[in-house]
Amino acid sequence: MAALREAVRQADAPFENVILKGDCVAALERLPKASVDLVFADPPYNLQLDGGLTRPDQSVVDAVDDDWDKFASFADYDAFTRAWLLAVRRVMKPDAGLWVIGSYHNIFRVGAILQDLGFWILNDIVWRKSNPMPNFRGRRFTNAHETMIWAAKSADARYTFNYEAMKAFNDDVQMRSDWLLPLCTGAERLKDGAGRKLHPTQKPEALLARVLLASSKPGDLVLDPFFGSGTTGAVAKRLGRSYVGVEREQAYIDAAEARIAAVEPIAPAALQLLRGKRAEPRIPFGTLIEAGLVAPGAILVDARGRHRAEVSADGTLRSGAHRGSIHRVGAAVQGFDACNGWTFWHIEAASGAVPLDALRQKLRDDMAAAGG
Amino acid sequence: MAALREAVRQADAPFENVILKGDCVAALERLPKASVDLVFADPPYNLQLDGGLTRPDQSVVDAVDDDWDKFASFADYDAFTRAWLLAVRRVMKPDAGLWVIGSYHNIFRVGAILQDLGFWILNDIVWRKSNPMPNFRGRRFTNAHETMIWAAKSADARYTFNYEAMKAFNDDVQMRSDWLLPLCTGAERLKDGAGRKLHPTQKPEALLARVLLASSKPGDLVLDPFFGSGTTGAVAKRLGRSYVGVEREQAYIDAAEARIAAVEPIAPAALQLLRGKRAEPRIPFGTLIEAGLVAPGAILVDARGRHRAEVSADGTLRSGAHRGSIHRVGAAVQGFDACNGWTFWHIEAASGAVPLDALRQKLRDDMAAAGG
DNA sequence: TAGCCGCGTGAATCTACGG
DNA sequence: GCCGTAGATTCACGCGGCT
Repeated sequence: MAALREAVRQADAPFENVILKGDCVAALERLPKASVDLVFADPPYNLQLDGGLTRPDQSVVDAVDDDWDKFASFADYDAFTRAWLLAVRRVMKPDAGLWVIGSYHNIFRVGAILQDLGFWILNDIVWRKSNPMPNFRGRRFTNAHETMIWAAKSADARYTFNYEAMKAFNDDVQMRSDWLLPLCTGAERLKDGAGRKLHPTQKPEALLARVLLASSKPGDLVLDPFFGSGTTGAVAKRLGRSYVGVEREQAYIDAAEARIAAVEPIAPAALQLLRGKRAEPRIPFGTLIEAGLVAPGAILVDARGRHRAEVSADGTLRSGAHRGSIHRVGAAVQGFDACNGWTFWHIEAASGAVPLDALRQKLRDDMAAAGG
Repeated sequence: MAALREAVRQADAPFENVILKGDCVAALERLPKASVDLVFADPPYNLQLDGGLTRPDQSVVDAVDDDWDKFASFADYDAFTRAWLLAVRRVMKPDAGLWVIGSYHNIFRVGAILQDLGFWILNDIVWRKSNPMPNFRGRRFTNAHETMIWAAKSADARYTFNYEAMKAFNDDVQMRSDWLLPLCTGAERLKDGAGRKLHPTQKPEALLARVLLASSKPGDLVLDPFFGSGTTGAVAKRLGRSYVGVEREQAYIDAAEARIAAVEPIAPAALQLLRGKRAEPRIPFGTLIEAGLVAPGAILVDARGRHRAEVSADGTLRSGAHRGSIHRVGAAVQGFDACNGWTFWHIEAASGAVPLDALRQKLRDDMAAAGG
């Protein structure tokens, strides 16, 4: 019965649940026009890395140095982007949706070209990484997110968005444009024969799951023109969607096929049970200054009034020759190695000295009440 | 009186703490080349609102369903963006930084043009709004963030980044690329005579404060080419920075001037930057020998006692066949390319093994106490 | 067993200065 | 402007080994 159904589907739509080998643009010419319901694309980021990078302990960072991420110029990258977006556009149904993920190296170029080609941006979604790689040289902010653009084929498309499902998924408040998810690590990360990561940029299944649950229906055909290790296919199968992948390297195709074959689709009813977890917001000391609860120049004291420190505008404290965070200065004035500045330092208020921790709790309550 | 004050200010530093009235590009021609340290720009992104398209000059685009007109409109916006970015680029010092804030309507075009003009993106920063406006029609994700691009004028620029201050601000972990901050509401939001909000997109002062604290020094000149209600000027004055604004509408200029006049600057002592080791005066290892803190012939060991080296009178170390600076020999004995000899090597003292870095710090403290 | 600790690692445009 | 060298720099989490 299942075999019969499959045979009918194949005759009807011969490109479901297959991986096409080859260059993205050429391979997409084999697909019929207006045949896919959703596209998820993870194109090369054009990182433009120059030289190696080591951690402070001198270990080497395993960076993306593959040939597929090398472009001679922005113009070359733009031409590449325009070509694959046009090829993808041809096979999209009129109401199909498109997702593209990238970083600041490439996402602005992708977004501008998308708009130039007539795609209609619906949201930009920020994937906030709960465990990003730190900045090892201390010369920039920690690059802790990637950006996804969600677009329809045109401004008047009747795209799919499962609003109610997303709201239920998110504890009955609207799903926001910033998603907190961990990197793909541990057992989920595919390894090669030597135990090294198979693919340098494997995306977490939770990310794809949220994309497919939000913007596709069961039975939809999902295209991934940069299939890689097959995360899109694995999640599509698990969630009762079909997939078409395009990939150039046979090693990735082999790994993806084995991976997808091992996936057990979940019962449709179980889709309802997925829930996102919400982390308690961490509030740094600087936020108290930004919120106006502590003024630059304010004097902090410890509970017994033995130590004093002055608050600087940048969120550091000064006490005599000591300078640094509330924790560092708290430790220094006591001659300790460590100190919890939140409970050690107090600020004068009408009701007496209040620990910083109490102000932080107040801010946390306010933010929770505001839905943050 | 105001005119006199203005004249004096002009003589002293002709373009500090003023608002230039007029079109952004034309007004910037009045500023000298390479004169500003930092730029914060909140350009208009009046595209695609309510299905209608308007050009940057507010003229209405006809026939919004027409693909050609969409192209024309994007092209107009791109030309506008290129023009003001070029004008800004001219007045930036070689090591100046640039911030641009926008949403998915415009930020991709701005980012791509930035790169085309030779700016070097350092981070894209996501402002996560703790209290965003909900999505009323339930057809998209709640648009809960805006994007800021932080860029240097060129790839080899030595831009300002107060890494240590940001880290202390954030409870001693690196500041990430996603910032959670509330919208500008309540008393901070400027109102017009009728109690309506004065400016449609007034940014919160906390956002500007973090930008200026991260990427400028006290006394720096900050340019805002789309001054609006003057948030950049107000925060700059409060944080001991100078500002130049450009604004077309007199109503905004009047409101901004009154607003900035009421700002009380923070005491300079509370503005001192937290200096990291990088900013400390350099002390060669030989100085420790000259000061008698390390004797020629002394034996150095690493923290775990695995490696030993002998100090020569000329400030080099010897360990087996290895000979050279504390850094070279530290790297060689470990088989690494690099090593920080100050933290790697220890010397025996009554209280146990002390890193060379502690001796160096003692020397620095002594020199500071001596007024050196 | 449970818990502690060390180790490995992730899409990264990652130094500054003097000669 | 090139080149050589001093010397500054990391967070979250999973896993395996040891107590």
